[in-house]
Parts: sequence; C-alpha cells; structure tokens
Amino acid sequence: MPPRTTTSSYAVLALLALKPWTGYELTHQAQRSLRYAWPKSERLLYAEPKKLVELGFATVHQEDSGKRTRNVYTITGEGRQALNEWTRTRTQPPRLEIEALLRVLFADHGSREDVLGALDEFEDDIGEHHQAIVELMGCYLDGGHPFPQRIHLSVLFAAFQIEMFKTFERWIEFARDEIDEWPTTQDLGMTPRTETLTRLLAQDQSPLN
Amino acid sequence: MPPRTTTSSYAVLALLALKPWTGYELTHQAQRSLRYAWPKSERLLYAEPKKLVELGFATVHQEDSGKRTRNVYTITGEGRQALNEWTRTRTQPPRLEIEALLRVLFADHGSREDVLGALDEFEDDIGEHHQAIVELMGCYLDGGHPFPQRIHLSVLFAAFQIEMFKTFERWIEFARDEIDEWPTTQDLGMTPRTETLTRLLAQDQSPLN
DNA sequence: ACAATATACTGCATGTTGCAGTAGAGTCAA
DNA sequence: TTGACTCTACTGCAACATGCAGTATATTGT
Repeated sequence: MPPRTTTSSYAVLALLALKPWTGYELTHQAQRSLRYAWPKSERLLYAEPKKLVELGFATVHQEDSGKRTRNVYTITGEGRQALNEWTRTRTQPPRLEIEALLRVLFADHGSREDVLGALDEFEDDIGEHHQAIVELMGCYLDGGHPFPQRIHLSVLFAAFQIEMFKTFERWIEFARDEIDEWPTTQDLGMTPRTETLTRLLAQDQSPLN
Repeated sequence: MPPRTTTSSYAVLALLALKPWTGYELTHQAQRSLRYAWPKSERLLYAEPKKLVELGFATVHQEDSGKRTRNVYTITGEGRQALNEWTRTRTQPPRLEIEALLRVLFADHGSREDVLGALDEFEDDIGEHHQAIVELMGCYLDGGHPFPQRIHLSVLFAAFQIEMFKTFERWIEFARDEIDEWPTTQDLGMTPRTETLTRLLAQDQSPLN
C-alpha cells in the first residue's frame, strides 16, 4: 500500500518543483521559508521526500561528498501533475497555536509581571522573524531572489507575514498599556477602559490607534 | 509514573479553575473558546482531565442523569498551585498553520481561479468566527459574560482575535486585487506593482490601504 | 591541533488526531 | 407512537507528528 499524501507532502513537493535538493537542504529550507505558514518538524520533513519517491512523485539518487553519502531528490512529471491537482482541492482551515494568548486569557492565575513576561516572549519570538523578512525584501530589491520569476508570489506571501507581525506587535503594545493600568490581574471585571474597548469591538472597530 | 503535563493540560486546568465541568462540557467549551489560540481535538480534550486527576490537580465524581453516568471534574488546591507555577514558565513560540498561504506561495502550479478559490475558503473560515466574536462583544455589553469578574481578560483576548481577523481579511482583499492584475500565475517576476510592494515592505510599511 | 559548528541523517518514545463505534436522552413530525 | 434525527457522553485504535538522543563525517576558525 502506497503512503498517503498530506499537506506537508505537497509543501515538500512544491519545494522540489523549484530544483533538486538533498534531504538536509529540504528540511532546513522548509523550516526557514515556511515557518509561519506551515511549521513542521525536521523529523517529518526528512520522511516526506521518501514518501514522495514511493508515490512516484520524485526520484532519489545518492551523491557522495567524501566518505559520506547524501540523498538528492528530484521531482518527476507525475509529481508536477500531483501538485497541479492539489491546487484544486479544499484547503484546510487555519490553525493558530499561540500560548501567549492563553497566558493573557488566564492571567488571573499569576502576577502582572507574569503576563507581561509572556507578552515579551511573544514579541521576541515574532520580532526576530519580522526583522529578517523585512531585510529579505531589501535583498529582493537588489536582485537577491533565488528564483526571480517567482518574486510576485514570494512578495505577496511576505506581505501577509509582515502585516501579521505588525498587527501582533501593535496588539502586544496595546495589551501592555492595558495591563499597566491594572492594579492586579484578578477580579477587575468591566472597568471603564474595558467597557470602551468592548464597545469598539462590538462595532468591529479597531482599538489599536 | 505520573503523566507529564503539556500546555493543553494547563489550558484544561484553567477552565476547571472557573467551575467544575463534565468531560463533555470541557471538551466542547475548550474547542469553542480556544479555537483560535489553542486548537485541540475532542479526543485529546477528553483525555486531559483524566491526567489531571492522576496528577492530583483535579478530582472526579460520577453524576448520573437517568441510566447514564457522566464524569464531573473539580480542580484541587494543588491544581490551582500548579496553574500559578505555569504562569512563570517559558511560553512556547507561536505556531501558525495556514494552508491558504502555501497555495499563494505555490500558486504557479495552478490557475488564477485555484488561488482565488483558496483565498475564498480562507475568508470563509475566518469570517464566520470573526462575526461570532464581534457579536459576543455585544452580549458582554448586555451583561452576558458567564464570569463577569474576568471580562477584562476575555475582552483583551477577543481584541487580539478581532484585530487578527481584520488583518487577514484586509490582506485577502489586497491579494485578490493583486491576482486580478496577473495575466497568469507563472513567471511574472518583478512586475512594477510587485516592485512597489517590495519597496514598501522593505521599509516595513503597510501596503494595505 | 583542537574545538566548535555544520552537514546528514535514523530510531524510538511520547504526544495528538481522526474516525469508528457504543449507547442513552430529548425533540419533532407523520 | 413510532421512527428519524440530533444531542449528550464518552472509549478504542490506527495512523500521524514531534522531540530528543544518538551516530558519524566535514568544515571553519584560533
């Protein structure tokens, strides 16, 4: 029985469509470029190209640099066909795991410092990547894109990430300002500030300046 | 050997801190309220309170409505203590799975209609919840919060989600307008529009209206 | 010459999901 | 009142995915 394809299989297959990669390159490239759209473990990403070979969507050949061998994967015609069919299937709904948000929702079990710390960690986690992707756009302007004919796609993808990071950062700032006004984390209930905020949100308006 | 706690354990424990729940209520409440911050399967959420009992963080007692029994879980003092310690631990980095973004990044394997379809699906998936949470804010204003002393937390949490949904929706609109200008999905490279966009992003400015 | 880091993976225990299955309780309509 | 359907209330199991440790070679800097 052939292995089943998952969205991760197609993510890897789409990378293979760009050029042949070794297993090592593939896992690291996938983790770098897809971290904020399709984050997958190194372990899984090593297993995916093997499944693609079993399915006939790719071929492997061993290359040896010195004493060590490495597997180089190449997409097949059937692989390109499968990718094309994938584009017509139903997309999975988005899935967002943000533990920092849990810390805010359940902030009343710790101190103000604890929530603020969680917000700092959240900010650090995204800030690093935010900066990296903005710099990447600078490189693209200088002709630094590895697949120039695909810039229109990369940039639209990057636009999403940058907008998302900016929104997250603006909310973090807002949340910090809000928490700074709290005397404690517990039992505040409907304060005047919270009421104003709730009223804005109920009208689907943005509270972030 | 006692079971290990995960972030999901603390998510369930935090719900138990509000009031006792049955396993059924707990799974469904967690799925409703944490869908966009900590999405977990029904199956896992049924297993978590059992682990909490083993750890001494909760107790069970059987209640029977007719011929059937159901498990009611209650938090213990140790459970509250554990929750308090959790607030001081390192948060996990955010993890965002958005298949629609993969469809955009790899849009050159399908038609313009295929990507646009993926964007529509993305919009539908978030639009539904966006509307629901805005309406929920209206209920809160009318005194409809189940734990009034916690409104300050719920509303800050909701503010994140609403801002995020609005950002996603604005990007979807932008992406649609962009794709409408494309003659095809492939090999467009650095068009004048893309160059303008890249330049904006490289300066960390927003391209959305 | 040595240490540190990068390359290039595999095995295994544990964590998580999806799906099917079981079964009683409430609700509405023919 | 009987049947269909949905809601409540879970459990078992196979398959999928992650984290971590382990193995071993290659390269780079001091």
